[in-house]
Amino acid sequence: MEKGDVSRAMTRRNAHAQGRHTIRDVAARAGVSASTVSRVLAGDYPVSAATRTRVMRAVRALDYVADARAKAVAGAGTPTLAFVLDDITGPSFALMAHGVEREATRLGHLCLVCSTEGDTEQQLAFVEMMRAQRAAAVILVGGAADTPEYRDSMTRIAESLRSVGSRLVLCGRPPLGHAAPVTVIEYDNEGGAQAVCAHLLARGHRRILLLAGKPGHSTSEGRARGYAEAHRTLGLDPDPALIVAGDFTRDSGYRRTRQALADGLEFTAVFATTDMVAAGALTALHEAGLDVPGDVSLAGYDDIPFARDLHPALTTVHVPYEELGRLAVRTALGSDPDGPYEHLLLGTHVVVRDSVRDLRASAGGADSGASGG
Amino acid sequence: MEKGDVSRAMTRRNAHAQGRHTIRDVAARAGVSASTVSRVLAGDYPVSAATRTRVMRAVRALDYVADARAKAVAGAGTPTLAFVLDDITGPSFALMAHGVEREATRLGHLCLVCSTEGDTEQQLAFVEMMRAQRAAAVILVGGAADTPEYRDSMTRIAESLRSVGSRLVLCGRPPLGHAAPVTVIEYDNEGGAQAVCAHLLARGHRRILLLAGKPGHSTSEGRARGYAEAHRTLGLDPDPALIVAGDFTRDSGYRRTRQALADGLEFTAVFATTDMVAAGALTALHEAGLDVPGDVSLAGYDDIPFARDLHPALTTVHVPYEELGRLAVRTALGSDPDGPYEHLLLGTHVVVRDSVRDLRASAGGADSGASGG
DNA sequence: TCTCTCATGGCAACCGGTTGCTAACCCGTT
DNA sequence: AACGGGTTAGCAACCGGTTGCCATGAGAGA
Repeated sequence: MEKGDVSRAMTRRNAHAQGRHTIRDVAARAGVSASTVSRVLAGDYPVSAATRTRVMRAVRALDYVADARAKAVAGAGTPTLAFVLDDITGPSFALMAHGVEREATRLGHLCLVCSTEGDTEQQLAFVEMMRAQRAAAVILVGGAADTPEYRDSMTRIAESLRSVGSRLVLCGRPPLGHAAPVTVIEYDNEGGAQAVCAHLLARGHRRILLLAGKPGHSTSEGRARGYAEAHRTLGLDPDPALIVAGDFTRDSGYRRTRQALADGLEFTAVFATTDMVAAGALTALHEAGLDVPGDVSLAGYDDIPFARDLHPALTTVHVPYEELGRLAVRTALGSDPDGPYEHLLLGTHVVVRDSVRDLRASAGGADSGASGG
Repeated sequence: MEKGDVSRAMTRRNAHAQGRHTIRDVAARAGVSASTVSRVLAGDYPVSAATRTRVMRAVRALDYVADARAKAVAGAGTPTLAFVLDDITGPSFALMAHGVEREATRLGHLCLVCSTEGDTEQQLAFVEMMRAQRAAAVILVGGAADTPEYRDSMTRIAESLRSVGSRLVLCGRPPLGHAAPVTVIEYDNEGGAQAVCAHLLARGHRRILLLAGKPGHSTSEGRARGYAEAHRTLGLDPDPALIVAGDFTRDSGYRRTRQALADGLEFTAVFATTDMVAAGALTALHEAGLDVPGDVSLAGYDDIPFARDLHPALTTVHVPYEELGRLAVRTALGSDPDGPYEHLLLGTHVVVRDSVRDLRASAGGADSGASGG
């Protein structure tokens, strides 16, 4: 017992040497009890002016800040919210992260962030940590393969989160059906792709190279469906040889375009399912000595900030990523924790810039009035 | 008293209805005490196989996860670390964030993120929150005006953080002198700028437009010093008219370049102190019908991933941003909390791509073998 | 001057964990 | 059978806060 007391005393002494003050230190210095300090700081509860002054003086003297973790345990304290994405480096992810972060701090919440590098194990591990943190909401971001395993896994996650009072928000991911306790914020992948492909088709392009994403991946599939649907609407049937799968990376776009050129594939336009992919494609086209849009037209998807600084400025589909992030936290935090669970679908729209040529107008000339923005 | 008991009981009942189990619920279900459950989960401390099995069965049955906040209060638990930046949307910030996040999770730490939008108030507010969170380290990122107020404010922050056991890390920011309890991770702004400007000067450029950042801002100043120093080394004296201040944004680069052109300023090269600025400048040059590098050469700074997808691919200065982030957490967490406080200076290097023309070689021809990567 | 009332502050229980110490038990010895 | 040693599990204190309830004291009204 004595030894225990000594070591405890040491611990506290060290803590004090470090200046790590507790609410009781403040109380002692102000000559009041800890409860009074707590109440003064909380601001509710009536406290006489004199006491308040003494307490505040002590607080300032010790530069005291209440331990947020202890507050949380006691039931006070601001909730945290967590944001899990594949890679913060991707511009569209960064935009969403920004939206989430802004809205979270506007609402006075802290924001934990994790990137999983596409690793499902990692994702599970993070969700478990967030569950331990009792985060108010966990926002999972980015497309995924919509398989039965995916749905199972997500449903399990959703339920385990609900069991500790958190909510799961799926942002730009496949929904799970009506039963799961999940908030879903999506945008219209297919609609946007259809619109931009229609734009290409309307300008006379008939052979459009589709640089798709990974097969099975929801974002990729949605955009590919839009491509197909745009053709179908016009009674056209796209050549399967023009559809080439790959990653959503710049390098993948570069390599696939080079390959397509080397294979002698014929096309008048490229629809890159991501602006990053488009950037790679553009460089490959340039390197092959082709003019864009003179020789080949190009369209992207995402409208990342850089899209207009490519040369030519990229025609693409605008996705309200930042808004998506903001909405994710707003709906997660604002709505009834026991459901009904909302499902929002945000719209997208085509941003016309300079990378698509109108084949109908001039049969020969290259630069057909493409400039400005 | 009775009423209190009733309301408490209600609270607990609600918690249970939600499935929010505590360690005592697990203990009850396993027929052991809470301490035993704690020890089984901690893994240290000898526990008989039979007991362990019973406990684990109960844990799984209830899908129990210990509350991380309570653990933290009790002195166990993994520390958190915080990352404060201006805007996660900027590619270089995103890279650093990525490095920080990767290293943090590698070390098993959670990672809080806040963006301040350049607002000093916000920054202070965040630091205070982090102090309340008892974060292991707070990493402040991005250049700042190196004024006496800045140093005061940072020193105060550093000390207040130290008083609760956290550390302050300044990443790519002005250091504070030897006394402050601060870890500093910098990179060589001036050296990189000098190198890339020397590159331009060596290729015969004598009138280089400098698109600087905000006056007083450390990053901007450092890069501007490099520009001046490169000239001085060759016994040259840059024309002050060629130095134009602004923001580190794409739009600022665009506008300033347009303006310079409209003003009839003469230059054969542009040194944009940021790749974002370079992107804007490039678009402005293109719009003016100028060929890069045929008519005007262009160099940037940061080597953001997009730099090579500009057309022409941008010659720029590579900054090891991701490494910077990684190092920030490693040094913050790895070293003695009571000092000495480390100060690292990382090197940068020029990445030569296709946006700079050699004026010495061909007097007339435009495209002098610029291609490939 | 004596209540009555209300403002104010403290006690102690509680949040959900961890951990030092000790008691109980099981086992093999002598 | 008593003893000693090593396991194993529980009690209770503790981490740093919050909050329900009650005691105290001062001012007001009678």
